[in-house]
Amino acid sequence: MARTQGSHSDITGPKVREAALRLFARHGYAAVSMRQIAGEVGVQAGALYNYTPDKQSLLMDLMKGHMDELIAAWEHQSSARDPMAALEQFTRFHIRFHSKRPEAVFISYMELRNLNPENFIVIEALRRTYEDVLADILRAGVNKGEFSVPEPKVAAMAVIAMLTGVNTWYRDEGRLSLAQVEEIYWGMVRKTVAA
Amino acid sequence: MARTQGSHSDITGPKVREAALRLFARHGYAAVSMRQIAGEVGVQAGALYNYTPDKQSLLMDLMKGHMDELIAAWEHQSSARDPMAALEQFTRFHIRFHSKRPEAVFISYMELRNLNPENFIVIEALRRTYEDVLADILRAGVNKGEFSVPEPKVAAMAVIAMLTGVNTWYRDEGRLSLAQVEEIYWGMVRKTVAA
DNA sequence: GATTTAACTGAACATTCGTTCAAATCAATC
DNA sequence: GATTGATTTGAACGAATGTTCAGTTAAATC
Repeated sequence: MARTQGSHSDITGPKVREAALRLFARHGYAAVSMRQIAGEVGVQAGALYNYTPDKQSLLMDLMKGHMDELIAAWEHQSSARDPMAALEQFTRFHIRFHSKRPEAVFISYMELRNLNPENFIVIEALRRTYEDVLADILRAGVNKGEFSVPEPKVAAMAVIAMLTGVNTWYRDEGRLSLAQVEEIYWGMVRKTVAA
Repeated sequence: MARTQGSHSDITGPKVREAALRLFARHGYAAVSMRQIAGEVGVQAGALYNYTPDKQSLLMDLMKGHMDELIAAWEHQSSARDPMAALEQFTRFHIRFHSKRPEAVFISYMELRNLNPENFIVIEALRRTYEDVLADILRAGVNKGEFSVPEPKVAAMAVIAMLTGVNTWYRDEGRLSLAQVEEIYWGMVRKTVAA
């Protein structure tokens, strides 16, 4: 049994996913060929099939990996506190997490329609789980009289859309720092749901 | 010169654009073949080239058509009034206009990366024009002391993202009517920029 | 009813696609 | 240094891609 540690697959495997992430984000899943991915990795197309059973699984792994990371990261840093503090934490977390992985975010929003039906169901469920995190925060705030939102789930969708929108224009080299962006958005979110 | 009026092209031309709109929205530009479009129209693939010079132009026509319509529709119904009334008008207009053409909206947001460079520039300019409509309303409101937003352009992006997000979940058959959705979002937008 | 020409067919074009697989390669173990 | 097995190559597969075009069809004009 040769090469069980530090083998090439430890290098090539991640490189395949990174190349797929970059190319899918830039050109779209359907527009990227396995040969393009292989080219970025520095390997022939056939070698990719040591790391993924097919192209669809490659997409699914990227999307599921992103959603799992998102939910795990939130659960890890989320500390139970009052609704206002939880909302601020969620707002800042969402902006920071999403701005750090624009490619994965892009793919996860754009390539849903290229998932086969069973994969689609899985990703949709994860997305709903994340949306419900915010909806629950809003409901708690309404119960406490701190927030005023007629439809918590709708408000959650609105806030998430607003926050995710940062990715469409924010650039690290831009005029505003991420910390400034966080402040601006937290100000808007707070007012949006204010009682 | 036979068949200059009421010819088949008056029927087939629109059918081609409708089929392309539906299929591009459902499966994505890159995933849709000219033969699929032709199949929906009830014609062979070659016949499509009587109505578009190539696939790229078909996409560009749909996107430019949508953006032109959007801007023209706003300019047509926009009546110069105070910032608060203008913001309410913009909010309701955006939700109504976008909810009526979900496929064109979807394509215009998702297929930007499939435009060739010169087409991309055109669409981006139109999008900026529309964003600036809202940014100008916000600036006017700030000057009048009615709104409080530290960064009008950022706030405009946030509000547009929030409003466009309606399309991701709103369904005509759903629990909430479009009029109710309008009310909920106007309430949130008003608070978001409130002084 | 002959003529005209817009509209469309159907086949072909050179490429490219995702995927498979026998053979070659190469690094770690014995 | 021979052996082993993970890793990769390179060619091949059938199917599908966007686009072209000579030829056919059919509707409006004369």
